[in-house]
Amino acid sequence: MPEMPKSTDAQTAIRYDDTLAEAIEIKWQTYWQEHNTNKVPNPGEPGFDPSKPKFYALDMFPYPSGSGLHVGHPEGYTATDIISRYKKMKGFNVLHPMGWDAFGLPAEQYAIKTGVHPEVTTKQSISNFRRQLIRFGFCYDWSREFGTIDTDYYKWTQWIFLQIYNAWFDPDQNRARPIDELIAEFEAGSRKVKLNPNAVEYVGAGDLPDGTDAGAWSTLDRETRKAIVDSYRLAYLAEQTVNWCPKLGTALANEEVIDGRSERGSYPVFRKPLRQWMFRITAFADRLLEGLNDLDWPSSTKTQQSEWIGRSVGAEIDFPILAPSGNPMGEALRVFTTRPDTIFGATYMVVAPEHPLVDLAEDFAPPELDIKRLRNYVEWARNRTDIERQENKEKSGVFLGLHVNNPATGKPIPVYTADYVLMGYGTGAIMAVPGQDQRDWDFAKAQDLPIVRTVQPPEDFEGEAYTGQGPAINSHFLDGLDIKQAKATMIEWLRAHKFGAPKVNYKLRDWLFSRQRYWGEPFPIVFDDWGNHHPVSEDTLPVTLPPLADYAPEESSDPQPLLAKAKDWVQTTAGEAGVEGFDPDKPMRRETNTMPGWAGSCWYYLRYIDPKNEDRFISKEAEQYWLGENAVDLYIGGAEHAVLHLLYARFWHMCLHDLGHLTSPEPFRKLFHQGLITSFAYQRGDKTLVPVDMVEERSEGHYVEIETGAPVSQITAKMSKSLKNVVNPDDVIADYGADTFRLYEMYMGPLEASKPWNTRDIIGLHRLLQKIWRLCITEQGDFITTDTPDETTEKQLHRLIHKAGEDIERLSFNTAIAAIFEFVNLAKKLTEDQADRFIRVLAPFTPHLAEELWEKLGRAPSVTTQPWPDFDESKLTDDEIEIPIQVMGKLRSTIMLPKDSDNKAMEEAALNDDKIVKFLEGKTVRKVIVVPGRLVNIVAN
RNA sequence: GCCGGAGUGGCGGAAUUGGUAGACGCGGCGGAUUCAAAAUCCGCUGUCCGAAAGGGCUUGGGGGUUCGAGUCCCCCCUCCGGCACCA
Repeated sequence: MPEMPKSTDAQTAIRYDDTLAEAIEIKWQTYWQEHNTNKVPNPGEPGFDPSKPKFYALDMFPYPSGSGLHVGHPEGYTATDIISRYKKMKGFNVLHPMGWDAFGLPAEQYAIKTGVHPEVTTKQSISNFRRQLIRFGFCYDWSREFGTIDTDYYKWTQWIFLQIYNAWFDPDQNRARPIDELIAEFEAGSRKVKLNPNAVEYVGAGDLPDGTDAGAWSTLDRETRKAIVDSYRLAYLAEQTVNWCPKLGTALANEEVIDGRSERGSYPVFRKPLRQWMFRITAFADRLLEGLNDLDWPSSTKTQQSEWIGRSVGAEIDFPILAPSGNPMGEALRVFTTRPDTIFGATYMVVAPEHPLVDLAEDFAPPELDIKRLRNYVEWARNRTDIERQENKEKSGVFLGLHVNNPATGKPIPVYTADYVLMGYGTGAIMAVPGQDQRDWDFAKAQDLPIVRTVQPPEDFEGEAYTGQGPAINSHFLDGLDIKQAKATMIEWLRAHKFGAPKVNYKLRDWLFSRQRYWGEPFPIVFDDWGNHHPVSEDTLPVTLPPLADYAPEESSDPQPLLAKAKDWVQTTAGEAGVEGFDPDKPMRRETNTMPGWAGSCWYYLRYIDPKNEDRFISKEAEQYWLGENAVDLYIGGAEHAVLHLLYARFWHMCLHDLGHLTSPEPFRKLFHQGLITSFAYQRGDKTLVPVDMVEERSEGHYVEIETGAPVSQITAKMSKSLKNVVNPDDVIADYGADTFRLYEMYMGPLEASKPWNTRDIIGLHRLLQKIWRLCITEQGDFITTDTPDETTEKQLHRLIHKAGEDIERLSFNTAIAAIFEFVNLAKKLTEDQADRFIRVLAPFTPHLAEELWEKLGRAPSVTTQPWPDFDESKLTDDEIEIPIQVMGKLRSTIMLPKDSDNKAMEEAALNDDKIVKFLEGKTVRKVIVVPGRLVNIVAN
């Protein structure tokens, strides 16, 4: 880092350098804090102006890690800061808050190693993060700050859990409703009393609930009623095969498992049955999918969410199971297919190794079946980890010894089990159509099973399974129909013959919400002696997290949640927990699982609106003003949350909306992802990487490894300790100041693009601030203005005001800053009035420097409360403009013309231009194209 | 494998609707200033041919549409991101 000259050097000249920048920045940060400049009142509070429209600009709040801010954090934060300051100047009441996503594994893992309570390390990290964010000059309303670990915050997280627990999804109204309304309908007899037919926790348990009428409510005992009601709750407890991560000591949601490994830490994940809290998010699959249409979100994020939800339309079809005698047994094997039109080509069936039919098959096995081989296969397949499945997709499987009847052909076909069929999707069974499905083709080849094509491939088709369009063949009454017609016809036939019905399936699974960790929100749930769960009453919230003596998980194949160690805390009574219908002294046990980190981040954007409210999660009045129809107007954060946080938060929001707590149907109106900040790295010829301090630049663009002198190539890579290319924001601020840092990150390139950090480039932005300083301030430190306005400067200022405003609106900060450069390069001296407007343009970008100049100009602080300057449309263009003249699309000359010249004048001027006359010698002009105000193109040969 | 996004000087990038490609910044070269240096200011800086005037080429590669293509269409290559036995 080159040493910057200090303003305290021999000369007393006051120049903009790191020392002055720091002095100015600390001065104004202190001023803002002391004068509550960034505090935004709520409706009804003093100073609130209800006539102004609102703008809610939200950052993804950080997880406060021990290592402090990364340079990636201030990228998005600076963007929202500029927008927030600009919108405020444009007359909006701007809500721009910040807080802490503070529950989570790293603090707990640190606690296991060191014995320091996670709360201690987390609060230290929060202090450090807060210090850093304040040092950047971000205009957060710090009076709204909170952390997800605060008891008066997670009290309401628990309250929301109870709201969802006490709700059910009504498919007729396509919305969540209070569970009391369901019970009332049962009591009144207006709704059939039966288990929830969509309760996935009962599917596959061999007890398909649909249609099973339980009889009148009044005739049912307490246990049956509870079982029925619980099957509808949007939060439910179920024994499920979950993603168990032994290394993290907890179960994980599907969304947290990537390629069979944990999203955090990348540890192997195994499948294990556990009794866990689940959210019935699948009930909202269609709402979550359709809601995306109206949102101003990046299309890639919408695509990711909709692919995660994975809606597919098809049919469920029953294949009657045949007894060894060949006669139907009365039971059917139900499959889901998106291609009912291909059923005539279904030459065999496959069920997942976990499918109940596998156990049944052993009972009915014909003597010739090798039971041992079947058992071995099922055992092997069931224990295969997801990682192993990823690595080896060879088609293997065994015959179950059973046959079913293909209802379309009327012929028996064999049933296999194979691990390429997943128990977790559809019914865990498929009809295999090798002619139209490559996986089935591969399996059929491996097992020597017949293949029948039911769609005519084109003549030149050389592949195996054919999945394209074409007329149906070998399919009796479907022959000749295209796929769409054939599907519709087949579904009608199946329906008429009671073999099947249309069905929509989703890849989305219910959301596993229990974690066996310590550092998370406790559930507001207790259990009685019989293991029934009961919600604690609202007035006993929060259920506070007890201290623990040690945090190490106990090694066990039957994992116990860590909170079970807090024995005194676990033991409570019905009276203490507020559970009705029991003797107050009746002992109850608290739920010892905790909520995942997502719980706190699911609704933090709501709490900012009314963070100190002790009576409600947020007040109705604040909700209606700050959220209204659009909720968050702009949400900026990383793309890594495309299907985790952003899906979960939408789900909670929809529940709260349906239950009447929120007006807006969706939480985040506009979403924007800032790009990753990468770093340069150097690569040898063999593609190995060299740490940056081992490389030097010999000449422009040519780099060598210092030790060997071997050339290396510059590439971009993620910042990492091993490459020694991690940048600490504190260091950059110390060297240049926060205003320079802010400008640099915004000038690097488009906000959404991934782009490399290049320390060498920062100086350019620092020089810009020095130029601005010199433009306005003398070496004695006084503001210098001129009384004679320069017309070119005036015009350029109008263009700057116009372009900067427009570019901020479309989040194109790099071009807005380029416009500031152009203005400063052109302006020699400003009048007081020009300086006034120019400083206001600077204010969102470099708030500290703008405040200082504003004060030196003799204006009363703060410039942040000033309106954005106006511009004059007529000053945006010159009277005379340069018009390019092309011949055959190639530039041959340019001419100056009055800006409103008509086509004829332009054509004439072009054809009379000396260069053009010369160029056209010996050629015939065929046509002249004139674009008014843009160019002239002459077609000639 | 499938689905997105991208590829522009030595580097980061600009070109908002098909209309002067390379704005702006970094770096580089030259000059002014200085005892000297830093800082600052001025000029030049895609590439090839040419002494110059001027001209050719140029937005990953190839083809096309158009008076005109970085931008639209088709094929291919490379990189990044996501999904991945979902029937």
